[in-house]
Amino acid sequence: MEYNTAFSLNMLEYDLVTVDKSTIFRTLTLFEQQKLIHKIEDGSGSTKYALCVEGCNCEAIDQHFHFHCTNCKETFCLTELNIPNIQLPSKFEMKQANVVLKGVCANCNL
Amino acid sequence: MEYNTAFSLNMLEYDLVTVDKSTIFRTLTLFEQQKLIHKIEDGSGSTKYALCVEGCNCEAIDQHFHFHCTNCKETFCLTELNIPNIQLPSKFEMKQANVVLKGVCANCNL
DNA sequence: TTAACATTGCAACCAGGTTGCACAGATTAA
DNA sequence: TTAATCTGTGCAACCTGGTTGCAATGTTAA
Ligand SMILES: [Mn+2]
Ligand SMILES: [Mn+2]
Ligand SMILES: [Zn+2]
Ligand SMILES: [Zn+2]
Repeated sequence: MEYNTAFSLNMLEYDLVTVDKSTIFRTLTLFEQQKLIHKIEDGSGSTKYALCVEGCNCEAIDQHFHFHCTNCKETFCLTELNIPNIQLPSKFEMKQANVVLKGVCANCNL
Repeated sequence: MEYNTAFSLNMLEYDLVTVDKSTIFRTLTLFEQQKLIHKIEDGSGSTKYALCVEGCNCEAIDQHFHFHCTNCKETFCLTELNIPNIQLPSKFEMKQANVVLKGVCANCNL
């Protein structure tokens, strides 16, 4: 199977029927360390993951916006939308970001 | 006591020794509904809350950035930094946001 | 004063996430 | 080839944050 949107540990557990949750968890952790996937905290209660794409640049400082649909609960990587250059307060040094916009997605909007 | 940064249920439970967790939880839920406080998902494992300030405008579409220090684990409301107007993909309609930048805060930076 | 309602604490529960451990298969060294 | 070792996996148990039912207590209004 293949996901168009971000996926959670539980979703994987459901789809990969034969594989144990702990194994999936350890694999996700590994993939994350290798920067193959990135975590998204969308506030839905469970951590989501998404494949890193060409130029995802997760290890570097720039990252993209995400969108969580409060209707269908899907979480999208808006890979086109990079977070703009922010003027942080003095001495604050940004390393990563977790940027999630929420609302209604195109599928759910009429 | 008073917090300069965002606080969690557990922090409140620790500080408000005499009050039960469930009571604090229900109060937080109530305050959130009344838009007195807002939730922040900073990815630290526990939901943080912060007081809504004059013009916080949490019910409306605009909201501010947050900063989570990966060193001291504090989460700051950057109330000055409103999220910019984003050109979302067609039909996507934004209602709220959870925007958390991560890195090292001023206190921890040298 | 009494009945109705609201607030609280306690304990139990739930879900997502995480870990220890033992076992089996694969890998490597003798 | 055989023995020793390493690796991947499942299972079960655990942890933590969050949430709820219920009974006891406190508050308000007739
Ligand atoms: Mn993403
Ligand atoms: Mn805030
Ligand atoms: Zn949707
Ligand atoms: Zn700090």
